[in-house]
Formats: sequence, C-alpha cells, structure tokens
Amino acid sequence: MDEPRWLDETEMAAWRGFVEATNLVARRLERQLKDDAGLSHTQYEILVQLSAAPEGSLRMTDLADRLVTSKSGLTYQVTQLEKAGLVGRRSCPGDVRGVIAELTEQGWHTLRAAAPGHVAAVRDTLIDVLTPQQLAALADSLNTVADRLRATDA
Amino acid sequence: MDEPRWLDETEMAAWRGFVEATNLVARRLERQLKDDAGLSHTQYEILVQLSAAPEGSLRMTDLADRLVTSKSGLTYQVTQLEKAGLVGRRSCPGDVRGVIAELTEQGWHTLRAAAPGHVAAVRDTLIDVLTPQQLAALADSLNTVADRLRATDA
DNA sequence: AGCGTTCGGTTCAAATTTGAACCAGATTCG
DNA sequence: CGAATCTGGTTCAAATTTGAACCGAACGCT
Repeated sequence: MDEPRWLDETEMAAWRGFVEATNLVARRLERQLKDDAGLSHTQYEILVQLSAAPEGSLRMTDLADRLVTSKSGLTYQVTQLEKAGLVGRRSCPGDVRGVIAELTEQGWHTLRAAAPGHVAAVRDTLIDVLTPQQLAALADSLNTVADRLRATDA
Repeated sequence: MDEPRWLDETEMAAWRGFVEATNLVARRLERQLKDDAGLSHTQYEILVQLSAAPEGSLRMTDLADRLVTSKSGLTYQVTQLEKAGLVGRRSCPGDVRGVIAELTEQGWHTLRAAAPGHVAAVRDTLIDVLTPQQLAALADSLNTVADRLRATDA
C-alpha cells in the first residue's frame, strides 16, 4: 500500500463542501416535508417518480432504480404509502412476478398539495442561494458525477 | 397559496443532480468503508473530526455540531466506537456535565489504515471525475450553500 | 420437456436514526 | 441565597434502513 494521492486544498474543499452541504440540505428538507406534508423525503421521491411516469405507475424494480434505495427499503415504504392510501399495488400484466405501484387519486392530490412548499424550500436552501453561473456549474458537475456513477454501477 | 415559482430547466437539473449524486456517492462510499474498514460513514466522520481536533478530542456537543446528526445519534455511535476500542470518553474539566470523546491509540491506527482507501474511493467517485474547473466551481457552490445553511440554522 | 440460473419481490432479524422525555449540573436574576 | 430556566448528555420507544435468506416464476440451453 504505497502513499496515496492525498487531496489538495481545492479538492478537500470540494469534498468537505459536498459532505456538509449534502447533510445539511437533506436534514433541512426532511424536516420541511415532515412538518408541512407529513412525508419523509423518500416517500416524497416515490410520489414524484410515480407522477413523472406514464399513468402514474411504475414497476417496483424501475422505481427502485430511480430512487437509490435497497429493494427491501422500497417494499417497506410502498407498504407505508399504501396504508396511507397514496399508492396502490397492481400486478403486472405479462409477468406474474411483477408488481406495479401506482399513484391513487389521493396520492396525486397529496403530491400536488406538497409540491409548492417543497419547491419553495428547495429554492431557499439550494437554488436561490447561488448565482445563475454557480447554479449552472453545479448542475454540470453533479450530473457528470451522477451519470458516471450510474454507468459504473452496472 | 398562490402559484409558486417552479424550477426552470437548469434549476431542475441542478436539483435532480444534487439528489441523485448525493445518494449515489453516499451509497458508494458507505459500502467502500464498510467493506474495507468495517466502519460506517458516520463512524469514519467521527474519527476524522476527532483527529482534526487538538489532542484528538472534542466535546460531545462540538462533535455533534460538526457532524450533522442528532445528539442521541451521536451518543449511540460514540458508544459503538467505544465498544470497538477506537474512542474513549473522559469527563470534561470545568463542567461536570460535559463529556469529551477522544481517539484512542487504536482509533488513530484504524483511521490511518482506513484513510488511503477512502481517499482513493472519494477520488474515484467524485474528484477525479471532474475537471479542475468543474471541481473548483463545485467547491465554490457547495461551500456557499453549506455556509448559508450553517448561518440560518442558528 | 427438464435442469440450472437469474429475476422480482417479500420477509426477517439486526443495526441505525430520530425526537421526545428525562436528569443533573450550570446560569441568571431578583 | 433560591427559584426559574437553560444546557449537556443519556435513555427510551418507534420508525426506518440494510443485507441476507427465501420463494416462486421466467429464461436459456440441451
């Protein structure tokens, strides 16, 4: 194990910033959603992903891919949302094993009700804090990272 | 509740990128640390913060501030690390209530052993994926966000 | 058709996280 | 001094997350 390449000052700043911003933003938004809409961020993300899919429905596996949770974690949360009446399960035509999660009427309604407050919070914590240039740069960098990880995960 | 300002394309890209990169990077590094060093990222962060402090020790409250966990979460993790022999608790001179967490010899050793692999993984997932310009821009944006949140949390 | 492998989802126990309640030691004023 | 309040840390129950084990169904091949 030879001497590794340590991080220089900028690299360290990027990394510390990443860790810190990540946690702080997550914490802040978690609370906002819980307080204002009674949803965890995970649950909100599930609703968002479903709402963006055709018919407001997705197969469990596809949903798990888009979110970044374990399969069992998804099963758990979908069950919670089902109990709350926001999501339903249907079986998947053509594959008996498959399960399709689908937004209910109430799910759509809850999401529409939660979205404005959440967007405002996102602006407040992340978007409006930065200049347009910073924001564009951030989007560029983070998407590079995300794409790269998506690719190498497979 | 009037019509909110929705996110435009760049804003949305930044936000989605943030959520996605955040989760993917966290997941990746969590696994790396667990596999290679038997530590969770939280635990590793505790060791790092302690190692950066004078004497390798910090008061619980200060530690909780630097990490971004709840007080009870910190108590739990420090107890775990104590069981593992990486951290010790001392009482705080001058304030009977206070507790100081302190790296043990073994804690230093474990951290030194874990660091190279972790740094390599950080490079791999985040740093080396970006150009120097992207990296500098990322550091700039994220630190702006973090600083701003630190300020408004108080 | 038959066999071995992969896939999709759930179940389970164990580890972690969180917020609220709590306790004892500080602080602050009147 | 002494009551009222605040602080630092732990404890507790409840919610969540994770990975491993599992089961039945689909697939690839012979």
